[in-house]
Amino acid sequence: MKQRLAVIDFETTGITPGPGCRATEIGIVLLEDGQIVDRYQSLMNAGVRVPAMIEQLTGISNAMLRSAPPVAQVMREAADFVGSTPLVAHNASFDSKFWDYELAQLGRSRPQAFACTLLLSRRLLPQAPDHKLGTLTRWAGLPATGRAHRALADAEMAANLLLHLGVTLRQRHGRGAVDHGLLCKLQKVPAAKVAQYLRELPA
DNA sequence: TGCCAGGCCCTCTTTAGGGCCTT
Repeated sequence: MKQRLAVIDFETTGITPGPGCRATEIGIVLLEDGQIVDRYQSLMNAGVRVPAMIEQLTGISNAMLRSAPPVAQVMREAADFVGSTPLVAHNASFDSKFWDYELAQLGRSRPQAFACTLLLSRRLLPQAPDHKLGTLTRWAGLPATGRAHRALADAEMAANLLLHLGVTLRQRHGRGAVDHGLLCKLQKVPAAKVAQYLRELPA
């Protein structure tokens, strides 16, 4: 059976989802057995203004969103694209809040768990200078994927980081990497106890 | 008007505080 994972990234108008703070763009990368096999990306218009600071950060302007498809249409397509495929994001506590909020506007809910490349990289790459997605990408020598802080480029960066974490797991601990269940368990293990946890995993 | 997150992790900790990370 093929191991599929959906790596997602949102651009938004702020930090906490709500009536005045919505998603503006989503990028999704589908991985199958360690290869990118499909992508989804769209801007979305939720009828909220993009603050100047966010426009500067992402390059996503109010003018771009005026001509973007409605948020409900985009989120329906995104949710259908992902289906029940296990999810991954960098700092998943952020993207999962927006994923859940936007799905709730459609009367839908999320059936699957999120794995988090931020939590995993803190455990498996503690020697990195920091654990920002861009820093980890440069530090690990991973490919440039486009403009940072655009959804598909960031989702591809996170996907490449996930694959790198898999290589790290195999090299250092003799464990296969992209088993979503293992990743979800590993990201909850206290950082100081990760080595012990991996040693004690059944072969 | 003024306010503005929250989970994780470390340590000069646990009766707490502050930095990290996402936009």
